[in-house]
Amino acid sequence: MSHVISGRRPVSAATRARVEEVIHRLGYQADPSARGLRTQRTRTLGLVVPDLANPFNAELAVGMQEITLAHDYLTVVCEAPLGGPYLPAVLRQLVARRMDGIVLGRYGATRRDLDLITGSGTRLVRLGGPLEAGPGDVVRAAEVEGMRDLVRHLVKERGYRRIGFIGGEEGVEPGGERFQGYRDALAEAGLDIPDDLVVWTSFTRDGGRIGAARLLAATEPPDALVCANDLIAIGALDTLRERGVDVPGQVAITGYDNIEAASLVSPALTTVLNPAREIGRSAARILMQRLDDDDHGPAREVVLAHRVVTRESA
Amino acid sequence: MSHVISGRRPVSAATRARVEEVIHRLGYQADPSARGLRTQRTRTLGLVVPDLANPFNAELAVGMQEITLAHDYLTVVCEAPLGGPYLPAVLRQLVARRMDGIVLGRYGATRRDLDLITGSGTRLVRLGGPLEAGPGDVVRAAEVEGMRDLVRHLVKERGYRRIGFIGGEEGVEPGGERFQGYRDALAEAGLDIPDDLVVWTSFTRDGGRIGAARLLAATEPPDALVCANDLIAIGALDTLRERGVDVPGQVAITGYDNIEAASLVSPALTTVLNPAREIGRSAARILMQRLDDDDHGPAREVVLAHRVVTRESA
DNA sequence: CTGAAAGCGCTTACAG
DNA sequence: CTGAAAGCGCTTACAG
Repeated sequence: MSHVISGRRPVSAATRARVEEVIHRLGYQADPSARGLRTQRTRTLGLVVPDLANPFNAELAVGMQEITLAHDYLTVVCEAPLGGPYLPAVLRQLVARRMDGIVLGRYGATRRDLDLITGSGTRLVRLGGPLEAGPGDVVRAAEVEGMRDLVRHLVKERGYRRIGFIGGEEGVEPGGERFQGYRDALAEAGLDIPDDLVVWTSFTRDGGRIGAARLLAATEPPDALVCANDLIAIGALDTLRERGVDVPGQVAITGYDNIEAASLVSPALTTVLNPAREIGRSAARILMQRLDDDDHGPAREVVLAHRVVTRESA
Repeated sequence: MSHVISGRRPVSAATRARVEEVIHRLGYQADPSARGLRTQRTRTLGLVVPDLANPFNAELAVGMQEITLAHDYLTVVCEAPLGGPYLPAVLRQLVARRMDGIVLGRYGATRRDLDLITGSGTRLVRLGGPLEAGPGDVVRAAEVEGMRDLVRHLVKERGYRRIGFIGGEEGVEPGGERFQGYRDALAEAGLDIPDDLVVWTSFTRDGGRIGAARLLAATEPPDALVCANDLIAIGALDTLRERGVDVPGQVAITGYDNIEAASLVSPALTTVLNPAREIGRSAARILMQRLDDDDHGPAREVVLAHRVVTRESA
């Protein structure tokens, strides 16, 4: 029977059909523990994200499941909140569970955390950061290019000239890459990047509220506010609404990520779609290819395209 | 060594300490496949939800993980969208994977689906529906009481009198339970439930838009709109904003669930907190207790308290 | 080409 | 009380 399943030995078509009929009728499925013990493979991938309630991360999980289920692999999703001792503990759990591969969400993981994974033979895909910063493959979106295209749109299609930037925590990615894209687009258009129109706060709604208040106080106020993510943009909208500033009439606002809330607020946010589901799919595909082919070749980096989503706010 | 771990045989304190030191130093963890093969247990629970991007479902997953990780169990989250052949396929996967228990989200699962799970010996917790509707235990929030308290608040604290109701798809739970709570509260206050102020649409933002438009057309329009969930309420807000109706000045609006977006819209929604994380925790606790004690006692139902969240919209 | 046996790493029933 | 052995259900290397 196992030969019919594995296809390792020639079996006549008639026999194959008969065996398959019986397998189907009895609902037979090989016991995964027995199979795992023999093959030293669990056919299971782990995904670790800082916050599952963040729709971006939920979409990563859905994308991975889509691919893994079709290949008879399972995906296990774990949440390990930022700031705290959670990440090493969760990684140890997944390694102890003999995951075949782990996809590590956007984290400031230490080299030690990463080595814990790969040292045990578990395959790794990181969702961000430079390839050379650690072991494993990398899948990420084109953050620099995404922001560059968004700001280009503001300049060329909409004619904005004094464009401010509200960042998250300074130095936390992908904030830096997004700032880079903003700078590139302005430089390209020959526009100034006035120091008093750049502010770093946090990747939250409150950060956006504070940041917008600060930029509106500039001697020559901005006509557009580019925010490092959608939550910041939603907070900036709060501040402008409070002060009776018309969006986009007086000041335009843009976000980044295209989370669900981006279309729920009013005016709906112009933003950049971050292809979370596709990132999850790609990461799963890489891991399964590496596992199925026993591929230990050089690390790979997959960069996924973005897409500017135009709505009412800019 | 296994005796130290299992605690099944007396081992001297000194030996225990020495063994534990070595275990820790080598980072030894029993191979889960070997253990599973021997014990016929995978120490893994499955959670099946219709939509992982829905924060309610994401919170269920986080709550389960919280409990299971602490007990050396793992939780596997699977998405099986409503409407389509996904649910039976996903359940078959989880049963084939020998999950010890499955938590089934709010679904219209057929009796056949449920029997597929319990027939294989897998333990089941359903997140809704009457206990007698199928095998397994049930964990759910107090939906009737939640809506009753919310509407009581509208009547007693806020003085609204003509209170309309926008439901989701008629006959789909938990819509019926929420409608029941609305009726109870009105009856209690001696208020009419005018037929022309009750409308059934769908559990979406669009449903809310359409429902609100219909209720505003009533000969004697409502002074408050009670919506069956937050998305419907957000849609209703859209319609009122479009028509220049002041919320809550002219018409109050309430939601249900307290999803993240409820606090992001403007005015922020008064709603009822649906304790998703606690529901996930309870479901995991029940399953692990049933498994650890080999408990085949009568089915249990756990009902969790709700909480009214007062914001700007009512 | 194909049948029978070994062995993956545990847990636990059994013998001493 | 404790050591040694059986056996969980697979896959695959080996013998015939």
